[in-house]
Amino acid sequence: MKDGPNISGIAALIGDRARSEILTALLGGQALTATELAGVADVTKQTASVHLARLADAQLVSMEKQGRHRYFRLADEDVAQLLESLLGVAYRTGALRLRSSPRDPDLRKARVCYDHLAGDLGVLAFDAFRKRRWIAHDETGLTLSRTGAEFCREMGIDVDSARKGRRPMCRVCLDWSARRHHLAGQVGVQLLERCYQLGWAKRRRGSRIVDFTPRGEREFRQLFGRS
Amino acid sequence: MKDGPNISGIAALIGDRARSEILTALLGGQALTATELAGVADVTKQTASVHLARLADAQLVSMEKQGRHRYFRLADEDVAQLLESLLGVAYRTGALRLRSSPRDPDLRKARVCYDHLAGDLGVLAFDAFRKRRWIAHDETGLTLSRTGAEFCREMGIDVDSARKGRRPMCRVCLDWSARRHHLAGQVGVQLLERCYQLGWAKRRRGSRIVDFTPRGEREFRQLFGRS
DNA sequence: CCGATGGTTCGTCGTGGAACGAACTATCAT
DNA sequence: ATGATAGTTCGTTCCACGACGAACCATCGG
Repeated sequence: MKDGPNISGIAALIGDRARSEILTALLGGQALTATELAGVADVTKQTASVHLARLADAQLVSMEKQGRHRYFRLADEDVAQLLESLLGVAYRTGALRLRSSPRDPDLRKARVCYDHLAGDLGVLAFDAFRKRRWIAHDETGLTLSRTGAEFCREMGIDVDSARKGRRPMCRVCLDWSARRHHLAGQVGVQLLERCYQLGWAKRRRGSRIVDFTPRGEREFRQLFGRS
Repeated sequence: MKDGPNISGIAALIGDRARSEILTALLGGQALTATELAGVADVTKQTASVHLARLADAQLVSMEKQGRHRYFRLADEDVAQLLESLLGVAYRTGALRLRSSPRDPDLRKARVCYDHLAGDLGVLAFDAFRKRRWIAHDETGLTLSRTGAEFCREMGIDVDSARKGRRPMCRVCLDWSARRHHLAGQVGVQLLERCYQLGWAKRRRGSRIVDFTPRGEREFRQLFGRS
């Protein structure tokens, strides 16, 4: 017993209402300032400042100074996955918010998961990638197959420059609402980016929800839907 | 903002030293009694009892009465994955125990992850499964390929009865020490089971460590090692 | 029936830590 | 320079919650 790393510290850090609001907000992927985060957590600036210092100290978030602003974001994708994992368990065990938001259905349909697409539509796309063998295994994990790369190019994704990054091309991410996997990694990021560029979808202000236009959703479903 | 389930409750539950010890102990996969868990958490029976009640209430653990004993285990694999996820982040951010155990290397080499094999050897096996195309995708997720099923039969795993269960055959699980995936799901469980049966390995008492015999490790590496 | 052991409930105590007001530093605009 | 805004530090208050002792119920072995 008493083997391995000590998880209670990290969990306790997340286990505070204000800090969990902050982290959940940062799951949206954008960097936010200390004051903005104080707003979402509904605490004063001083309090938020202390919380953020502790989160940064534990390397759950990273901070970037920009003039008199301090921008915070999640430290990396592992932290995002941990939070999604927590969301999943919380969702299943019924630990919903007291006044569960009417936006919940929209959230389950399509939302940002750190920097890629999650929700029903994200799962739909991932299933298509899998079924059509657009993702393959290599020695280091998942990657794009040749036909997958072809598809991405047709979508207008710059595959070659994406390959250059240190980040893996494909990665799976467990979807808390659908309890299925969706696509993360470079390809996941770029795919969402293209949806924005094509005018298919837009981030809803101050939320993780991704609103698809009727036309955008039709095209998306046609692209990835079961044939 | 304020979208989705509320994670702070669950996280706070895990974020207590005693409760995190309890949960980590249950990651070993075996059901343990309340008194045993009080022992590993180093608290009195009363205290453990309240903790366990709260964990059960939140559906993180499940309880089974057996005579005057109460056996506790993790509620399901999702909870186990959440804990592994936490272990991973805690490990990377250096939140190691104050007196880090000398058994750590053994733990990283081979350990039980809920009910399947993790650690370097677990990753080694998974890589082999992947490289030799013993796992394939189907519409619901990962599954055994035909050659994979063949291999399993040679290993002495009863593939057909394993398929009958509700549980998926193959599932990936992120390994916190190796930061790679290893094999979970029915096949993962059965594989570990066979290692025990073949006398290749044994659980170390009161720990998650799996001790391979020299011969067992040699055979295992020969089976899955890079050729 | 008995004692012994496993587990829970209750009441009390003590402490860690979250919150805020106030005062402070740093950067911007003019 | 001045004020305005972003963020931090300090001191104080306050309460939630974890811990234990004691007393209780439940089940075993005889």
